Amino acid sequence: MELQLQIKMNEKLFVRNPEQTELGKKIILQGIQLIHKNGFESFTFKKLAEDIGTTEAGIYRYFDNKHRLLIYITAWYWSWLEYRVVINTVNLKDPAVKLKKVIQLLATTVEDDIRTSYVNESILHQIIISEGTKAYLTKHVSEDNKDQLFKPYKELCTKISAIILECNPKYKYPKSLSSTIVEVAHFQNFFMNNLPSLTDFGKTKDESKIVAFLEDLVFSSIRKL
Amino acid sequence: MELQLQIKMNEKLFVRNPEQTELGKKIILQGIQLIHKNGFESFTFKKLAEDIGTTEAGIYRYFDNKHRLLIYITAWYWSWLEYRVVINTVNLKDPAVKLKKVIQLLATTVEDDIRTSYVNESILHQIIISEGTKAYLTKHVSEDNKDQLFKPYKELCTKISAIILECNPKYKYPKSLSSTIVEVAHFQNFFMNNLPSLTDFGKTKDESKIVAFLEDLVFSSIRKL
DNA sequence: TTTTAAAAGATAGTATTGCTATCTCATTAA
DNA sequence: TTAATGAGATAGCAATACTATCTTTTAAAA
Repeated sequence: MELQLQIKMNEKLFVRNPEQTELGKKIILQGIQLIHKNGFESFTFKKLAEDIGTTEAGIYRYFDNKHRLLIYITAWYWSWLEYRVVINTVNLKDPAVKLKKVIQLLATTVEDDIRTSYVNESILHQIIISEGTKAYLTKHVSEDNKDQLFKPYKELCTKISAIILECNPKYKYPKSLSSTIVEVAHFQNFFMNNLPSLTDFGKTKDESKIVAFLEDLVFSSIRKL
Repeated sequence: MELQLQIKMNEKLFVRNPEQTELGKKIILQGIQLIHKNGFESFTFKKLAEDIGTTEAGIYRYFDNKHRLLIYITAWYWSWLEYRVVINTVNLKDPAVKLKKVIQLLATTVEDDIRTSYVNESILHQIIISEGTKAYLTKHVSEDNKDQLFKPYKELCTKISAIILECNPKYKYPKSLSSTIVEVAHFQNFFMNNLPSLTDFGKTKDESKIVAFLEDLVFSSIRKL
C-alpha cells in the first residue's frame, strides 16, 4: 500500500497551486534546497529557475515573489508539524507526556518523510530554524495575517496551549508559553550551532539537551504551586 | 554640566567611524528612522542618502552594506542596554531583584536618551524587536561572529547568566535562559502587537504583562526545588 | 601660515534583482 | 474538435547594490 500525505494549503499563499503540477513540485523541492544552500537573502527566482531548468517567468506563475514562497513553505511546515503532533499524542492519556512529546517533536531533527515526495523535511527543518521568523517579521505582517497566511502556526500554538491547560487549567499564560516553546526550540538550536556561547549546549551540540532545557523551563512554570 | 554618553564600537562594524563626523551621525539617526518606517527589506542606501541630502557613495564610505549598518545599530543597542543594566543593578543586593530589573529593562519601552543625540532609543527599541534577529540569522553568521560583531549581545547574556547564577548557583541552564529571556521579551512584544492570538496579552497590549509572564517563567525555573 | 590629508560632494557606470508582458507550443479535458 | 491549461522562450524595464573617479571643502599638523 502506498500512502500519500497531502496538506491542504491556503489558496492565498500561491498564484497557482504548486502541488498540482510537476513544475510546481519542483519549485517547492528545489526551492527548499536552494534557500538552505544560499540563505533566503541570496535566494532568487532566477537561480531557482536555472536549477530546475525553467525560466523566472515560470516561477512567477506559481508565487508572487520569494517572500510568498517562504511563507508557503513555513506554513507547510507548521501544518505538517501539527499533523505529527496529533498522530503522536492521540493515544496518550497524560497531558504532561503529551507536552513532552510536543517539545521533542519541536526540538529534534526530523527525518525526511517519504510520503511527501516533493518536500525534504529534514532540510525544511533547518530552514525553519534560520529563516522561519522572516516569514512574519515584516512591515506587512498584519495584511498577511488578515489573509490567514500564518494560520498553521497559530493553530499549532492553539493546540499546544490546550495541552498546557490540560496540565494545569489555572496556568495564566498558555498562549505565550506555546509560542515561547516553539520559538525557543528553534532559537536555541540556531545558537547552539552558530553562536554557541549563548547556550549551555555549545560543546556537545546535542539536541536532547535543548529538549531537557525546555522541559525544565515549561514544567517548572506550569506545575508551580 | 552636559553629559555625553559615548559607546565604543568594534572597528570591524564600520568602514569609517560614524560617531566621529556629522554625516556619520546623520546616517545612524536617519538610518534608524528609515528602517523603522519602511522595514529593513525595503530600506536602501539610496533612499537614506536622499533623506539626509547626500549620495549613495557617501554612505558606502561608512558602511559596507545595509546589513552591516543593521549589525552596527543592534550592537549599539545591546551595548547601551548592558550599560543600563549595570547602572540599574549596581546598588542592588538581592540577585532576584536584579534579575527582575533586567527583565523590566528588556521588556518595556525605553525613552529616548538625550545624552546620545544621534540615536533615538525608543525607535531603536522597536527596530530591535522586529529586525534585530536578522542581524545574525544569515549564512555568514559564523564569519561575522569571528569578527566579534555580536560581542555586545553575548556580553549582555553573560551578565544576565551571572545574575541567574547568583540567584541559584545550581541552575543548569544559565546561558540558555539568558538568551531565552532576551529573545522572548522581544518576540512576545512583536506577537502582542502584530499576531496577538499568539500571546495572552493581545487585548490589553500591555508591556507589563510580558514582564509578569517572563518573571513567572524565569523564577519558577531557577527557584524550583 | 602653509601643506597636506581627511571628509564630503558630484557624477558615472555596471551587474544583478525583481519584476511584467507577450507570443508560441504542447498537452489535456470537454 | 475545440478550448483551456501548463510551460517554454524572449524581451524589456525600473530599482538595487554596489564600484570608481574626480573635485572641492574642511580641518589638523608642520
